[in-house]
Amino acid sequence: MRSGHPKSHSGGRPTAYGVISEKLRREISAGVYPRDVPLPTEMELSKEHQVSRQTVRRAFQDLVSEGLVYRVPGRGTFVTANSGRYIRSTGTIDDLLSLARDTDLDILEPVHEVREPLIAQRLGLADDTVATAVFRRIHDDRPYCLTQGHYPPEIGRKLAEIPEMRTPGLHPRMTVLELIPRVSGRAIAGADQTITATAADVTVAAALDGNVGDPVLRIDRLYFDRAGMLLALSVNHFNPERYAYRFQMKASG
Amino acid sequence: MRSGHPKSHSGGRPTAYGVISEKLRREISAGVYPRDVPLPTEMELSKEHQVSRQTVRRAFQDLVSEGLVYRVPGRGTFVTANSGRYIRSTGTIDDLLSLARDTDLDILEPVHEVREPLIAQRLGLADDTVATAVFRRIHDDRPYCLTQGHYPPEIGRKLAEIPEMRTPGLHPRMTVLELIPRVSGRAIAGADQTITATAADVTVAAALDGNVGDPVLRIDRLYFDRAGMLLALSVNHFNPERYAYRFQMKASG
DNA sequence: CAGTGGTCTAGACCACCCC
DNA sequence: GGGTGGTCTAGACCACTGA
Repeated sequence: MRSGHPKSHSGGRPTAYGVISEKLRREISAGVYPRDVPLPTEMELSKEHQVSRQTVRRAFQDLVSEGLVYRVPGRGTFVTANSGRYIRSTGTIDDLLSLARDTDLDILEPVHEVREPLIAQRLGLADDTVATAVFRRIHDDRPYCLTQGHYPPEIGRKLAEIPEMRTPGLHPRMTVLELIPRVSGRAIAGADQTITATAADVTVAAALDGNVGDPVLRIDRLYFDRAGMLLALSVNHFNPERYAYRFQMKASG
Repeated sequence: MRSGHPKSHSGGRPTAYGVISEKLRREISAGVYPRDVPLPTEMELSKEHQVSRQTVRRAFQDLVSEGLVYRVPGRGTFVTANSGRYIRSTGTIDDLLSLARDTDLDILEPVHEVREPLIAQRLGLADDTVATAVFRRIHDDRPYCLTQGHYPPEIGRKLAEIPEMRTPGLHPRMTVLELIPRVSGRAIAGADQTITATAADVTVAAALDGNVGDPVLRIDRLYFDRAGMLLALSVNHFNPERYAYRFQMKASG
């Protein structure tokens, strides 16, 4: 579930503030701090962990940005209601991945190069050629999403070197999204999303066990790395009877 | 466009880090830092503004979390591609509001109380009674969104005291969302969203100039304050030919 | 090697809240 | 008035980058 929270990116020594925020996360989800019961103060944690107050503040920063707690000057730090009990999908790519890991990948068309000027343009490519793959995601033996994945040819060629990506058919617990960093050497930093509704065409209806004309949820995602380089464009069609997109929106950036 | 960025919540003295981050935002959007040209280092800004390095770091924190820049240890700080030229909708409630301010509100049903056990439950109310209003959003004289707004009775009664909310018909540049904090005394901290696609029923089709059975985008938003108290539930139906929901997703929380 | 950002310390002053 | 979180300082050490 949790990926690499104690800010110690797999291998590095854990940071002091990561240790503190992780301890507080555990206590929060264990229900140690009911409503109106403040968390320990900065001073208390500072003494308890033998660190400076600034380090404790750094730990609280993370908890606030995750929406787990809120802080009131003069009063204290409090757990956000429901944060202990319910799932908090904040709409990050990590969330997408952890959901996808419970599903299976059904490759309909392995990676191949095609000439698609419009797609190439959206990927910021000079040439018309893009690498494309078509696949479905399966949950409980039922397909709920049809995806066309488009990639820069450079990335596409490396994807094609992966045996599973050349093999049509079912690949349990596999996600293309986590292959991108592996083959490109670039970590995904975010994605621009465009969400709309359309009517299912023949292809979509067939792939998702629906009928032509049924409403489907369409989500386009344009992935980029931290420098803004475009890594992939995925066009997803969801069967709304089997999937709803849920996430949490914050008040401001 | 920008709301209250220089962390000086309307009236308070501007903070040092807010001044610095705001200056950098202006320079970034003016294109002062092309790709591969690093922003000033922490040391440079620290000397230039006569502040400590930690204060400069605090300024950079905001820019990073907004996705405007990324930082590489040992190399420097760089502008994210496209961040100067394109709109960055990060999917916050502030973004929702600034978009809605360019549209008009058409009230179909003023606030009134109804018994809706399911809605009341979603709002976490003990009683069955909720306050409800129905309205459309209009852009370029064309309705693109039909909304059922549901509120706790306490908030609904105060909403009903506002003259515009009692008057059916067109109210230019008005948003219900910004009334909520005014009448409830509670700032909206976030919302849980559920997005799906449905077929238009008679009501939705009539309100959005569509036909029965047309695909529509449905977005449910459950708003809460920082303490997790539920403030409103809005059920929105969008005409997909006139609206697509766009926002940016980050890699992790 | 000098320079970068990442972490951390041990102080300080302030506005605000609650008693 | 004592305690809270918000801001800020002036140092320090580290891992990592690039020339």
